[in-house]
Amino acid sequence: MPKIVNKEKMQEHILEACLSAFIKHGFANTTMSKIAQEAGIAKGTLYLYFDSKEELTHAITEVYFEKFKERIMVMPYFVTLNDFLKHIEKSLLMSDDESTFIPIFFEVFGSNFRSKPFMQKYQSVFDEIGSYYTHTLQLLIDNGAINKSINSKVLGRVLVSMFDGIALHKGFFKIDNAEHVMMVKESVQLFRLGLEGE
Amino acid sequence: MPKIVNKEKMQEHILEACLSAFIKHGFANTTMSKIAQEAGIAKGTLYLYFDSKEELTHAITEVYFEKFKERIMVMPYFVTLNDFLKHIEKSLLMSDDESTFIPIFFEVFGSNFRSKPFMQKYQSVFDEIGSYYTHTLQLLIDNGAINKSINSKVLGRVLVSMFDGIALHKGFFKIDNAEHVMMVKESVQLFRLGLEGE
Amino acid sequence: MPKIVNKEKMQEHILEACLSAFIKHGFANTTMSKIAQEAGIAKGTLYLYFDSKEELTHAITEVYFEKFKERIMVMPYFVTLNDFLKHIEKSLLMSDDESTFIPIFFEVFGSNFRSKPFMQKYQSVFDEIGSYYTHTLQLLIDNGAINKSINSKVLGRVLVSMFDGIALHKGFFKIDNAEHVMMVKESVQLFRLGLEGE
Amino acid sequence: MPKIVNKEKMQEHILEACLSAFIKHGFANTTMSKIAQEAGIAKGTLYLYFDSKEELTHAITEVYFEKFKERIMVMPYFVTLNDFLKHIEKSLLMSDDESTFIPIFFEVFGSNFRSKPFMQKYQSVFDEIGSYYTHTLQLLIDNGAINKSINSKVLGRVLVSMFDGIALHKGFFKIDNAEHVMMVKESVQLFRLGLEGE
DNA sequence: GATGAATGAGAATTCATTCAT
DNA sequence: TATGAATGAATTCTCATTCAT
Repeated sequence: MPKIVNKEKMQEHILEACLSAFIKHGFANTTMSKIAQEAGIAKGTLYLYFDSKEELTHAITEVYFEKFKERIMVMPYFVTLNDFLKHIEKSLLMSDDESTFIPIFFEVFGSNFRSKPFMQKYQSVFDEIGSYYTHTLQLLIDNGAINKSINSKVLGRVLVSMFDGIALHKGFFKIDNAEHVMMVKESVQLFRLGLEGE
Repeated sequence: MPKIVNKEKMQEHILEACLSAFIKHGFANTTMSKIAQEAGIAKGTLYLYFDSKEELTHAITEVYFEKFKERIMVMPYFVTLNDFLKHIEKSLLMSDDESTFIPIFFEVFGSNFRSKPFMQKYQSVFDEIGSYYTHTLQLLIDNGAINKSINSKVLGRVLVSMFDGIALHKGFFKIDNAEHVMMVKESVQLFRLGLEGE
Repeated sequence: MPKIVNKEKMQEHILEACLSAFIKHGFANTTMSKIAQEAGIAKGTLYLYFDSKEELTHAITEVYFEKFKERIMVMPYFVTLNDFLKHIEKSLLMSDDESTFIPIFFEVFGSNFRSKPFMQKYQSVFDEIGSYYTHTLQLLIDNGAINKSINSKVLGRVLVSMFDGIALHKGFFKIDNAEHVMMVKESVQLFRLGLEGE
Repeated sequence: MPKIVNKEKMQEHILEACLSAFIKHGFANTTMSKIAQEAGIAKGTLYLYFDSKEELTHAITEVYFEKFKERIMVMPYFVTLNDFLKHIEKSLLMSDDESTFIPIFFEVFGSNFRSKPFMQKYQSVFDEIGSYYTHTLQLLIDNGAINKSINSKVLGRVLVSMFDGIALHKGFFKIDNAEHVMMVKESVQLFRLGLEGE
């Protein structure tokens, strides 16, 4: 029962507990009671820091995506194909642990997919990442590292989707690490050839 | 003589209604009452055709994936890269209507991801499709259409994941058709170069 | 699916099926469907022969008690203590099979005990048996076989209650036959001494 | 600081309300809603104190039998026949009020008679009481107060059954107090003679 | 008469949220 | 500020009864 007076600290603490609870029980099976228990506080206290379960859910998703963006959108932009591909490889090589979150977030996503503001918000996250890839691709085109016929704007968004698909299948189907590593390497090789191509 | 009812027809009718209800309200917000209402029958009647909400959900997922498999795993195997890529393009070019289902199925998936039998079943669907791609890739390698250094076994499974990612983003983020078409074309072009590569 | 045209025959057939169903599943777990199934007829057909589940229940209880009365109230009245006690012994020595019914009937009784007509009816059954015992006791008093100080009217009703208690415990607690036989013999011996007494 | 609640007090309060509801509506017709209403609390509150209807039912039965045992198995053991018979008489002379419970408990019993643990538990209650009577009878035999030919072990269990039968009929058939008193006195007289006998 | 599909009221149970302490 | 007991709307599922065929 931590006596964290600082409101933000307490919110963070709750969000961590909430995530743990989601991972333990799944989103649909996680009640406010379980979250409170996990956080070592009373149910009522939860409501002092988050107005509703929905708000809590949104907050947790936000944290997740913030970290996600930080991880992907590293700066400065990569200027060689090799560095870019290495970055992609690293991004995709999530541990079993990290991939545990994935089904959770899809459960949360599924439950909220009719909420316009929610979806728009996360659409924008992926759009931003898409733009990041687009920018990098364009740099690589400009410096002659990759195929000039590439439509960087479109392909940037495509890459996000594809990578998400790979991460998704790892998380959902608990693809073991050995296979996942091979899949990532094969993807990267495909991209290398596809980008260099011609 | 009792009312003559075609049990299969009724089950299909209910499954359609169920799908409509899921689309209207989302999976988590769809109650058995709403499904019954959508089907124009009484709540109790639902239970004459499906033993539980779970069974109904599994049935609907099964139908979905059956159609999905039929659509993807067309026979005989493609023997030119062009034909294969055309098939992929066609598979990915789902209408707005078709893509509506996607978030639903991810919500269902998310809710069931702790259920081993459920996940194993659908893992196997994707594995089958992966094998289908693998077989096709191997044929293309064997007849010299594509790069010999490709690991067809691994890449087959990779392709499923990537395509799923693209479909997923279309469905979740309601990417409009014009953009989606461009994304698909760009993906196919990337694959073409990547596969032919070197 | 017996084609019994005779209404009474059909009712009997249904009552037997109903009893079997009660024994198989217990009263509270026996639905009209199960009864119909057990009888090899359709649910709707049941309602052609009995207006409601309640009526069916009452009918079955009635049959049970009719047999019960027949078994207890044998004529002519016993005129020696020995014969009377032998009769009591025989009445109490129910088989395991017969005693299976007992918890069922108590479940039915419990469920109907607020229904005045129901209870009055079965009160009268026990009262009749009480009177039968009373009459026998009075005969035995009159011919000097038993203690003159006995109040035959009261004791007759007491005996019914006591015997019912013994039967009840056998049925509910599945007292095995060996012990039950000893219990019955001991009861009879107690009665013999109590009745002869002084 | 949360509302201060004495959990045991509340459980007792609920059990009382539950009993009242059972008496008002019968066991099968008593819903959790009705119990809550009777207790003056919300349906959900019930579940804070008892996990399920089954648990509540078991608890209420347990309380009943605990009181029952306390009432019957008084210590020290009686050492004269007179005292023992007086105790039996007192045990049997239940008020109309007390006997109201009886049909309820038989309804509960009937509904649970397929549940092995339930029946075993309550069988053991009656067995304990049987042993108590057995012990008393043996003391009386040993000090020459009653007939040496009595099998105290068997008769002890018989007495429980018989007394239960008398109580049962009083409760089920609402035998009025005047008659019940006469029945009890006549039973006691029968036992006196039967036990002293010869 | 016979059928059994359809009905819908009603049951037990859960859980986000409130609020007295 | 913190608590957790209380709430009651909402959910899934059952089953006696009805009625079109």
